Amino acid sequence: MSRWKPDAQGRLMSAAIELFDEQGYDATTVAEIAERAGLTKRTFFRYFSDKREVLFSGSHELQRLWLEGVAAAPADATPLAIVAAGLDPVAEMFTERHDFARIRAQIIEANPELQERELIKLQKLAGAIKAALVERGVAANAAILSAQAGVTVFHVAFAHWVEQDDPDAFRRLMDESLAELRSVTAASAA
Amino acid sequence: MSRWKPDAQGRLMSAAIELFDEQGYDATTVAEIAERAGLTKRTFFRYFSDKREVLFSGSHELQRLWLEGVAAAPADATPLAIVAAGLDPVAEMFTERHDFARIRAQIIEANPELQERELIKLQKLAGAIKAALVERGVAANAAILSAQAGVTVFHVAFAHWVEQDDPDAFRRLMDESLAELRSVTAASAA
DNA sequence: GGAGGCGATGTCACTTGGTGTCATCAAGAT
DNA sequence: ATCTTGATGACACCAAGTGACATCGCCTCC
Repeated sequence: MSRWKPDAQGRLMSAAIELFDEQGYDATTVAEIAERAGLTKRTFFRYFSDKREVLFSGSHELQRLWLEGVAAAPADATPLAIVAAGLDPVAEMFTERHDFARIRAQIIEANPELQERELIKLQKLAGAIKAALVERGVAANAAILSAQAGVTVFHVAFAHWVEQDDPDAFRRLMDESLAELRSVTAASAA
Repeated sequence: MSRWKPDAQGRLMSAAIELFDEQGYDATTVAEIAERAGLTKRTFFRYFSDKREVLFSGSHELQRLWLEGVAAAPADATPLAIVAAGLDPVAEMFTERHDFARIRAQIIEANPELQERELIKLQKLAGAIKAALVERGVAANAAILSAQAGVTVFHVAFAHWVEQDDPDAFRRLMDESLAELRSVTAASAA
């Protein structure tokens, strides 16, 4: 038998979510999280660069999925359509985790520090999508704005999705937000 | 004569910018900033809720100006045009502070914590603009997306503006970003 | 003009996030 | 059997941030 119980990182993540849910983010110390996971504070910081990060390890997966969708977009699609192609795999992944996403969103909503972290993750995501667009030959400025627009659409739809009960609504909500963005930016009167 | 030197907050802000510029954000302690301003750490935290905030007290002014522009927009303008009306007073204000903006931007660019703070300030700004739109009768969803789009345009243009030498270019750069966004979201092929 | 309240600042002790460094010890390699 | 490796613990330490109380010019009121 191994010297330590397996999946230290997973245990830390579970313990953290539980404690944040039970008593709030601020009222929970890293030492408490580590203790519940059967580890020490020092080990927590070996897995997560700071206390916030324990809630955001999934963002890498989100980025991976989105870029996968982007890569699968047809060669002749417009920049925004390429970005929007990333929404398919993303919607699929989240649909299966509605309950978890809601708890997590509730914790984040109650704490500005965590919102900051979420925003910079989205910013990094937009940067990665932009890079993928540039790689496909899209001009830098169009790439930034398309990527940002896509991420904003995702973020708005996500907020709606966690506020209602149907896990399957995510894809539709994203389409609605995208349509709304298109409608709103359609030039008519300046 | 008064018991204390005047403008404690201003002295703290100046000292902070100087020290961040000289030796970096991380390498500067709050105690150092306070000492250079002739105050104590405790007083620093009476003026600023945390170390980052000393760089962001101007964001309230930005929001005020933007909302002023929004209020001045014609009643029949489209949502995005209303948001874009905020760019006028904002461009005017920044144009006179190009040097300061560059130094500050350089400090922020070198530090993820500060980028997080900047992003949440922009998010709050978007929220305020959204509220102003809703006040004018714009539907909630259109309001969120217009406000977010406008703030993104500002952010992208700002990044370009601080990277080049002409202080007067800000208004033009914002118009270009806005045009690019419109072009990119114009539906053609889906 | 003296008494007292007010407000900005200082002092000090304390908690917690985060880090550097070295020790520990099972598992696998040689 | 010994060596090496890698995950963890132990411990000391620094800096951000906070609560509680002290200080003392200035202003007001009688």
